[in-house]
Amino acid sequence: MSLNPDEWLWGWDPTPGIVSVWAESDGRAIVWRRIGATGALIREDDRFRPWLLLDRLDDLRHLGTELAPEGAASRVTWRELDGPGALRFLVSAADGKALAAAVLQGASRRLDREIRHLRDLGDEAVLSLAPEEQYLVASGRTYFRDLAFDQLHRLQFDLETTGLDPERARMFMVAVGHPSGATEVLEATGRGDEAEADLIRRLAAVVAAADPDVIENHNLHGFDLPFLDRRARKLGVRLVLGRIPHLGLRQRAARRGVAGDGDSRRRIRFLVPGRELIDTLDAVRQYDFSARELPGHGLKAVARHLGLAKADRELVPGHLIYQVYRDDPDRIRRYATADVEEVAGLARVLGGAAFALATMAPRRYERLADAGPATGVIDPLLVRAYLRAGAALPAHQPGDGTVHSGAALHLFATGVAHRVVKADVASLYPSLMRAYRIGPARDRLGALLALVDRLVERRLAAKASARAAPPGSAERYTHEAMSAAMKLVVNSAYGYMAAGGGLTRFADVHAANEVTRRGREMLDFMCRALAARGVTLLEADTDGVYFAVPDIWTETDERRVVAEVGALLPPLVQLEFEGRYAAMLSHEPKNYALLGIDGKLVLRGVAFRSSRAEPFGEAFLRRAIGRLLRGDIQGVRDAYLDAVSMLRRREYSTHDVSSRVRLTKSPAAYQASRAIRRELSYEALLSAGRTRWRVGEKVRIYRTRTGSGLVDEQDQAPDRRDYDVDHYGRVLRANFAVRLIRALSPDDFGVVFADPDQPSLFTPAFDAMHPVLNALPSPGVYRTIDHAQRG
DNA sequence: TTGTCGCGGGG
DNA sequence: GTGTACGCGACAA
Repeated sequence: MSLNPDEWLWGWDPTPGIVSVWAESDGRAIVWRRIGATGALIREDDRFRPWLLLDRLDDLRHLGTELAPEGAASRVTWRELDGPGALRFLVSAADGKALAAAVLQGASRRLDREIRHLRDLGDEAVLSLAPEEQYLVASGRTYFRDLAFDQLHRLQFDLETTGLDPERARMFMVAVGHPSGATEVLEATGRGDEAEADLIRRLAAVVAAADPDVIENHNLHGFDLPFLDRRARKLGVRLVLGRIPHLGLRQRAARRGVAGDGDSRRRIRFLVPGRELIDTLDAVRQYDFSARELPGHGLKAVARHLGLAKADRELVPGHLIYQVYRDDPDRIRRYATADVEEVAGLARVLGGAAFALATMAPRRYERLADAGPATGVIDPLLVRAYLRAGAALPAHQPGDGTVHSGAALHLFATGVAHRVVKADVASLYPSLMRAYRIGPARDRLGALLALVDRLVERRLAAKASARAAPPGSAERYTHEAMSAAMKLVVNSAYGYMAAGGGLTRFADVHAANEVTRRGREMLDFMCRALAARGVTLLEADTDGVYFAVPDIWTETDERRVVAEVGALLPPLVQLEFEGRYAAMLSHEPKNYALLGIDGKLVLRGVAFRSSRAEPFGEAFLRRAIGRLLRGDIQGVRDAYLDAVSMLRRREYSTHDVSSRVRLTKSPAAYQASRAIRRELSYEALLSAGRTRWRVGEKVRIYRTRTGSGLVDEQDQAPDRRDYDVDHYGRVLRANFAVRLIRALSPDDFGVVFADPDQPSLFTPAFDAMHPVLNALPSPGVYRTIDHAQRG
């Protein structure tokens, strides 16, 4: 019995160095521990008493004298927990399967229908965790105590295959990154079944010999493991990647998994006993969720972006890999080796947060790496806290129909503003929860707020420790990762309450609405307080405001105003000076361009960035907006005239005018619909002589006078430049120049983007033109975005 | 135009 | 035995 929030956050058992746990429902648990000092691995066989939470004991009464209160030597024992929660009977037995069977037998009798699985009793009647989680919750143990990330033994492997579909394609190469950092390449020695089977056996042998705690790759769960599993089964090879020799790949249900065989609606991921299977794609997604800076989530793009890619990194388009291998195998060996090296780096740079989470939450490391923070981290923490406190848990409860209201979004002005400042509240929602003590109504222990309080405080400490450690040191890295993990959990506390459809145990739409209501109130207050100090409000969204300041202000004045307004906010709510910009083009809500003091131009929102946009148009837009924000209207006109002229003289390459499209129809499907409606993309393929393509493939197409053409990025086909100049002239004006319409008066806009061939009666005085800023009438500026509840 | 749905990745 | 959100593109109405 403990009401100590530190135990809620970290568990209580001090056992160090746990790197993997495998538990069975018969009460056996195997724990692998890494001794930090020596690097030695220890396997310990432990026992635990499998347990369940029930809303009633009725279903076990049929056991008679075999059911008794805790402390008795009965086969099944129970204890009633305190408080009003529905899940109040903690029952346990030496064997979990027998316990579940006894409950099912009783429930079937009571309900007069056959209950086959505990889940059929519903969330409101039973809580049953995976055996490992039962073990961790009951023991108070967690992974990785007193262990640093770099003390883990991590191995990476990456398959090279002849295609993506394991029904037809084969593996011909596996690159392996060893825990030592060394790499090796395994290759099939021929093209047949036996060569591929041998390759799989050699991979398993390499893994067994290296005996890593963790296996990593990019899209490991989405590609490599399912592919390996399918090939091994097709070839009749027993695939053992775990630490228990007779146990092969197992499966677990996972929303973000691949379709399992049999029921294709079932999504699964693979797991193996004794090792944690980590997919760096999960870490990338989690990272980009808050950072929102990655160009894509593919390995190569992310590695380059994070500075992990070597300058001479070998690159080969996916569909050419096997083809290139046959001509130049060394090139593919270098390519695959670079893949595992980058994965190892990526896992280290981005995987630290999940590693840190595993020192807190009672779940396996690999589960914490792919779980969402609300149901995946906070819920297990709360379950452990309640059981530790001896308190009954509330059951999941469907919402009462109350709609969840969202954040505020105000657009105050459109057009061009100079001397722009962005101020925002750090971690607005958790701050409001703490400041106004807003937590789930049914959380009678106040555990969620206690966890948020602890996490915020510990995070400040972790940030300070990180700053104190030498840059680049393992110690600094550990503290930074801990800080990132804590931020993740803190920021999802609000989402946990707002989750609809009975998704989370303590979901509370009223509490969530109170948080957003306070947030809107806070944003309104900040805007008014700033406006009262003489700034021009531009846009405010959720937790931050862009505003322009008078020309005579210095940065000190800007910071002073932000500090003044910040001082008016409640304690724990901190307004931060986030940045200052030379100018801003405000186009629509969430669509704007910022010119940094350093001259860097940032475009945000759908109006300014689209993957379909033709490169020539994007280039024009960047140049024109750069000129515009510097007040150079002549420069905007020049950008337009240059673009028109380059089009007419066909100085843009075919690639410059092409746009990227995704093919959604197979060749057969298009042939079937072609008579009814012709589509540009497929016509481009056909006219280029391509009759075969794959659904989902992305190609670049462009318009010609008579039809369309294909830009083949791989083959470097001749740059034909036979594009339709008039069409792209219209595109330039209608799709790109129009993004500047808010920046100029209608007359000026007409003049700046006038057709160069239409002579005007007078010489336009571009020097006399100025960008405009239009304040929006106040009733129209206010919008509340409703995040509709999903059920 | 507006609403809905599905994707993001891997060879 | 699971569960992000968001921005974007494709498609249907």
